[in-house]
Amino acid sequence: MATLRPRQQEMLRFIEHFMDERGFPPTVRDIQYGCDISSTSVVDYNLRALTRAGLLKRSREVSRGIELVGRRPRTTRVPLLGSIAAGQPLPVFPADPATLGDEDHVEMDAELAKNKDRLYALQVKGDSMIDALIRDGDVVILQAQDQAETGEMVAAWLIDTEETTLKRFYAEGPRVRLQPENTAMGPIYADARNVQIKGRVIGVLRRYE
Amino acid sequence: MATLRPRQQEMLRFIEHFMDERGFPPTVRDIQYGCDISSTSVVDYNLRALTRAGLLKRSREVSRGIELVGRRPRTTRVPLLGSIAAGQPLPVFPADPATLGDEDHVEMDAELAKNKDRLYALQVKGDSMIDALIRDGDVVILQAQDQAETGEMVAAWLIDTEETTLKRFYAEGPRVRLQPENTAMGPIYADARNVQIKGRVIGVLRRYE
DNA sequence: GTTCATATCGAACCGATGTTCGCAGGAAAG
DNA sequence: CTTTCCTGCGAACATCGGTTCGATATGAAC
Repeated sequence: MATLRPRQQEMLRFIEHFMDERGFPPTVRDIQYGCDISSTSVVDYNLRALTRAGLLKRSREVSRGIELVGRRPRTTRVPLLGSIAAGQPLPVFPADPATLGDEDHVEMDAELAKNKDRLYALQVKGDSMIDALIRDGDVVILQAQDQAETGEMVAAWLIDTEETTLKRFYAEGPRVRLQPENTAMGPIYADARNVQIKGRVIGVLRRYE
Repeated sequence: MATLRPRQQEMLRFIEHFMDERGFPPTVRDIQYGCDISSTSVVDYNLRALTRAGLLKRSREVSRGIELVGRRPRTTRVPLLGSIAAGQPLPVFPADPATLGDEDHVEMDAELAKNKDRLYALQVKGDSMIDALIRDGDVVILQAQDQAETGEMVAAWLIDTEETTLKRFYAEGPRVRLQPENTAMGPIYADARNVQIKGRVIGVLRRYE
């Protein structure tokens, strides 16, 4: 395979960036303006070259008919808002991400964050979810949402005791069961009106030293 | 929030399916034909409703300017080709996925499989990767590839001893280091020509009883 | 009955967009 | 030198595709 031309590399980077930002592929003219190319035919020419190189697939005669193949997963930044554990208060939610420094973010797989919004991260204190392979010190990635389905792992706010806890969520009629993943611990039962779902766990990060 | 109309649910399912298949969002007319709707204005009408409901974002005046938000992760089927461990043979690769029954597949997050091809799964024997949270009995998802970057977790085939092993890959000049994630075990050193990469680990599954 | 909101339909408008064609400069091969 | 291939350029074409508008139907509220 011939080596990739600089212009083709630039186009590839532009397409990746565009899809991250917008969620759908760019048009030929998007690429043209984004890469300072003087003609759409040049874009088409190099798009063909990239297709031959196997770096993307095209659906001809179709607007935005570009699909990237074999992408390495990239990462995205998620604000780290605090920590969470059974029996300990969670900082006011949502904390303002704008006030956070660089150190208060975590990197995560961009594929997981794709098409998701309002993500945040919390550091886990305690081993109540050890059997779900979530340990003390791990960072969980959550999607902010106020509803949950049965069996999902969620951050739940207990209104009366002002506690936040990381558990699996089970709706059981008028009450909810918050189930730890630790055989040494029993579930928490609470009135449904006393439980506010703060987010659903969509990922876990652990850093090795 | 008002409950979703059947037509809107159908449109949502169509959009999801379309994006899985094609890698980019459908046009208004794609949705029209795909859902047997008589007019594009009806599609537009219901698309606005779905936008109000927060289920998708639209870039107005832009073809295919549809982005799904908050999608529940769906799953995809990956063939389970066998097992892998240090010191034990791997079945001939690739086994023919067509000959496998339903029991020989695993379900995995479709987001992880996005834009990836030639995925397969192997069941792990032994605890050589215990510190990477991969235990005996776990299933690892691999992307078939014959090259790896330093630090990636790979399935490596040692040609002379006819063994396959799951390790982290480190290129060290003329030789390669295959590093287990278990403090009780030491690395394997091998001549680079004697090592053939079979795939890169992109996911791990564990089933709880 | 009237009124209003919801949902659908058909048609048209017009900008967006993929494709194609002729042409040109430059490098490599003859 | 000429020829050939690669790459870039500009313009034009035909269709694609998002949007809008007026009309219709249904049902709930009054």
